[in-house]
Amino acid sequence: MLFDDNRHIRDSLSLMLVADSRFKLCGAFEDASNAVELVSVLKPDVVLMDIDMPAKNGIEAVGEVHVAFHDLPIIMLTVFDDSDRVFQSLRKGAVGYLLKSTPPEKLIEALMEVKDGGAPMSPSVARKVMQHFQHDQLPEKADYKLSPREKDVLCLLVDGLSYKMIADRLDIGYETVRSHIKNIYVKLHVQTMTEAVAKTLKEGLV
Amino acid sequence: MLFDDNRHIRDSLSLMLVADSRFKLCGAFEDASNAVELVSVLKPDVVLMDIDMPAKNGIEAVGEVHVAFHDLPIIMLTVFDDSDRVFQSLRKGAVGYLLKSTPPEKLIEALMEVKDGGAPMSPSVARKVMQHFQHDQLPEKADYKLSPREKDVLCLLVDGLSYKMIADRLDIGYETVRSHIKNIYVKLHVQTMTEAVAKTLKEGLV
DNA sequence: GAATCCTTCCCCCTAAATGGGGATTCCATC
DNA sequence: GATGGAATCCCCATTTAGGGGGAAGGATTC
Repeated sequence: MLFDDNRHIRDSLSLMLVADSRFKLCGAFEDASNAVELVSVLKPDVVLMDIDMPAKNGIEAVGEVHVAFHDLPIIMLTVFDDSDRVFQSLRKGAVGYLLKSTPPEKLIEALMEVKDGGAPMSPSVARKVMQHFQHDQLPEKADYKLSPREKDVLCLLVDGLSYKMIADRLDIGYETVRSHIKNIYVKLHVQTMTEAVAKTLKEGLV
Repeated sequence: MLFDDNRHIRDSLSLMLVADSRFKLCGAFEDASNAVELVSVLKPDVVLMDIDMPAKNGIEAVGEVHVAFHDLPIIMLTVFDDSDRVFQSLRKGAVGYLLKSTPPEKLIEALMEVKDGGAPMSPSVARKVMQHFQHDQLPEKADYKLSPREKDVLCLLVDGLSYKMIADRLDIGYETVRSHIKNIYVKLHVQTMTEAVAKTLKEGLV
């Protein structure tokens, strides 16, 4: 099944699909307003979805169809490759993201790939997705040079334990915990437990 | 350039690459221990990296090479497609992830794709990556039904402010802040500031 | 008009955290 | 064998946080 408001594109895609015996076209629609009903009636195996359509945005449509038909693979097919639209689409449940510049044979390949549990993406989109992971965790965490013991204490602090509970857990004295925490505060440039916990979690220190 | 401890695979990949005039093989090594030096001397355009190697783990090697040569694309080539190894590799800076079951023509295609700024992935890997995005934001964050004012207070708490500072900032009384925080604690099922901050940050509440 | 929730504020009291000192032992490094 | 860091513990003091209540005005909902 196919959603695209541009008649030319709709027609050429339809042609391509009916020409290939491996596919059967359920329908090609210019409007995703009632995408969910159409899907529930026509029961497609795959959906190709444009983004910029008059009545209803393709990204929203993906969201609605995805919650209703969780296992139905939806591939975005659009001219946009900005990060916002890519990630929004994926979050809403799209399983692939192709640009309209994709050559027909690649598109066919992508449809077969989805059937086999793949997730076709145009190269530039795939690269964006990959880079997302690097920015995700790699932001080189500043090293505050905490000693091993200080890290132990900080971990338990983050878990919400009090000084006393930390002392019990680590089998050391209350005053020792205090010493460690004092040192942690100096090293992290903070003054309170909450600041220490926030800094630790935000920067992924432990 | 190619790292793989299995001689058979090294040889067959090497053969494939030297047979194709579009490629030039810098070297095929069974050990990634000194990957960084090798790269700095041989200056490859792309690296293919196995994961399970005796001396040094391929994932670590990727990390080292990536920090030293930030723009050099590295493709993992391995038998493993478990989420852990996939995501670890990507975080360390790999730009592609192929399984060894990839047919030779697909592998060639992947190498060309990387050259053009793509990010080749085997279908099952791509699907994992996509699903990560859905689990990423969709995990319906438990709604603790905090009132707007309570969210204000919680935000400032997370910023490390004390009751008194929050009162000043919101221009309300100290006891009011206390009331809000008491209510927040009940709603979040916590007893201390640190627990509240940790829960807030871990679950992305504010 | 009663019930409910949000927001605001108050009191009493205890427990916990913080800041300022200082001390000891052990261990590695120079 | 001296220096320095890590880990352990101690005492002083004040501030802050937390648990237990209660109350009043306003908005919304039923």
